[in-house]
Amino acid sequence: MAVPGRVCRVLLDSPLPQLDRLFDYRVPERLVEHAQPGVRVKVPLRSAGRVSDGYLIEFADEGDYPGALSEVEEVISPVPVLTPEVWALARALADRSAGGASDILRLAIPPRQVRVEKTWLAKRTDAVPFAVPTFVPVVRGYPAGRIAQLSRERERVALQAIPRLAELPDGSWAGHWAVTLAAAAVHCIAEGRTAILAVPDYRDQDQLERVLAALAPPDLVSRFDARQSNAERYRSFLRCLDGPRIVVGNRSALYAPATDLGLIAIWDDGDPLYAEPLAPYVHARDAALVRQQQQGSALIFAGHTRSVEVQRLVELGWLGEITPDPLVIPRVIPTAGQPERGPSQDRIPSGAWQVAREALKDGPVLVQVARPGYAPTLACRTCGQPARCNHCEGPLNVSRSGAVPTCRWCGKLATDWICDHCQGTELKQTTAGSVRTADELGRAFPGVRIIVSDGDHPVLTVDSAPSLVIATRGAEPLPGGGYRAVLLLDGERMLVRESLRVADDCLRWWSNAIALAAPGATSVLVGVGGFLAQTVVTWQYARYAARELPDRRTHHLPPAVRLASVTGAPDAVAKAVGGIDPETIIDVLGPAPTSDGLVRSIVRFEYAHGQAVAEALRGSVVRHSSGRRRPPPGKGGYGRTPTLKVRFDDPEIL
DNA sequence: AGCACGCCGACT
DNA sequence: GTCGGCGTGCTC
Repeated sequence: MAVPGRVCRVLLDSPLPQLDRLFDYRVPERLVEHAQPGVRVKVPLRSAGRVSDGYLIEFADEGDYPGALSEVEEVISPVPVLTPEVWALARALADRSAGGASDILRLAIPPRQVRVEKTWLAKRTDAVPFAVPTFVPVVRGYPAGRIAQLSRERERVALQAIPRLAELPDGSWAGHWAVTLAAAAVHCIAEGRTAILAVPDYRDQDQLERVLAALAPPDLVSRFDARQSNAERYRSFLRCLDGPRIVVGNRSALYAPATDLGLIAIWDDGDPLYAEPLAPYVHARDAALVRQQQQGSALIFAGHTRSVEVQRLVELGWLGEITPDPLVIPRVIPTAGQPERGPSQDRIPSGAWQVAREALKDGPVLVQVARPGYAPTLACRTCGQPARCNHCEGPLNVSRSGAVPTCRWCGKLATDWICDHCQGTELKQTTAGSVRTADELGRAFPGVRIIVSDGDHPVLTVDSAPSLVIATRGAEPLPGGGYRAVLLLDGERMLVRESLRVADDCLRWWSNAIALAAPGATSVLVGVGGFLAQTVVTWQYARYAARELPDRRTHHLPPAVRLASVTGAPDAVAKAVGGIDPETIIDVLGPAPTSDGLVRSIVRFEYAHGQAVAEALRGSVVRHSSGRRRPPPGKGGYGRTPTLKVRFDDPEIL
């Protein structure tokens, strides 16, 4: 006789592919009170004494499993940390990427903090309903009511941000995009639903949080970011279980246990920080798309540029478009082909000098450079070959004027350097970094305040007084009132990187810097011409993406097609690739050897066959994982047989 | 991952 | 006859 509620299914918290399914357990009488779907449990596995953590997923009818059931050993905590929505999301994302659901849950559910949980449980008994914001902001610059209706109408849109800064009530400044997204979130929460706002890094997060501080009560906002301690993280997480909130965070915010999700917004989805580095490597954009589909929320991809991925969704009709009305087009002058003769001979054209000199009378001027340091790259003076460390072959660089060249990998000083190619002993500096640019500009503009900001030493804000701000791309300080001019110096050098995405990345770096300019200010894009320069000047990034997409389609490149890379021992990779129905794939690239003695094949396939490819590869991973054994001891080689790794849609692969 | 089951060589 | 090698498979 089935006793309802006495048998439950549990997902084990294990990275082993063969354990990625539900196991049935009996719930003993003593645990009935706290056993409910979503709680963490301890369950025995195979032999008494061995226990595994897991999540109670659901109650089940007895008899689904023919063998004898073990009993749940312990309910770790009565808090149902795995909500049904997040479970559905984890399962779908894992299946889609040939990974395990528990790997996704490790991203979605922070480690338990007993004290935090106790405090939360105690407060919860006398919880007061959230105060819904009474002031609902109006965002100007878009068609009337357009931003307000997004969450109400459950719209899915690609939203073009307004390239301006906005002054906040506390006197600080933020990108207009942050005002737009915060307003959409406030409308959503005013309707009683949760909004998730995702940003790439803490600098964008700070802007969004400052805007929200002006628009919504502070206890309505939950943060998720990489700087949080485990305790803070768990506190934010638990508060999401209380009721509708505005969740602001990095890519992990997409997994927040949102109560009644009404909106997902992603700012600047082309930023590489949205690519999850942990298996199964689910991109935040994909997590957002799957979650939106499951929960029927509104969905916003906002940016100055438009990623080719989003363009694809627009052309499919999956996303609508919202553009500013009236259009705001910053003033940008490209200088490719202009005679370059300024005080710094080859880098800064005279026109740019004049723009900077003029603008410095009014306020801060931004100079964007590609690399930090003084001379980020060095070469042999005799033969011109790039200089490599004599110890480890790492690249050499000079961090400050007059400093001894050092290796970026091993840190050794290159005092008695000898060229590998021609035995030359003299180095020359081939490029200028932010510090050298600052030195040069400091000499050219004596008496002007110089500020250097890069990834290692970021400066977050600058005031509106005149100053020259030299920043590496992505590390530009937020200027009060906006930069009076923006010089984008190293466009040419940024574009030489060997990647399918260079142009997309450059457009993002440039447009995000230009968007920091004051109204009417001039930006100078140095050394870039052609369609890219035209794209920036006309501010028509959707047109760029629309032209890029068919190109990718003809060459079978993402995002027109999907990719799966399979890495492992040659025979295992061959078997896994051979296990995919050839009808479902376009072609296979490789196998090519990787740096660690394994091989990698890349499978290309259409979106429609994603499920078939993922299922086939998942099968191979499971079989490989349960069948592999240690090689004969004593004989060196690897400590163990290499695992078979599958990664879908790696943005850096081509 | 662990751990048990299972089928072939040296031992009391 | 059996003790134990580690190849193979399973974990509710």
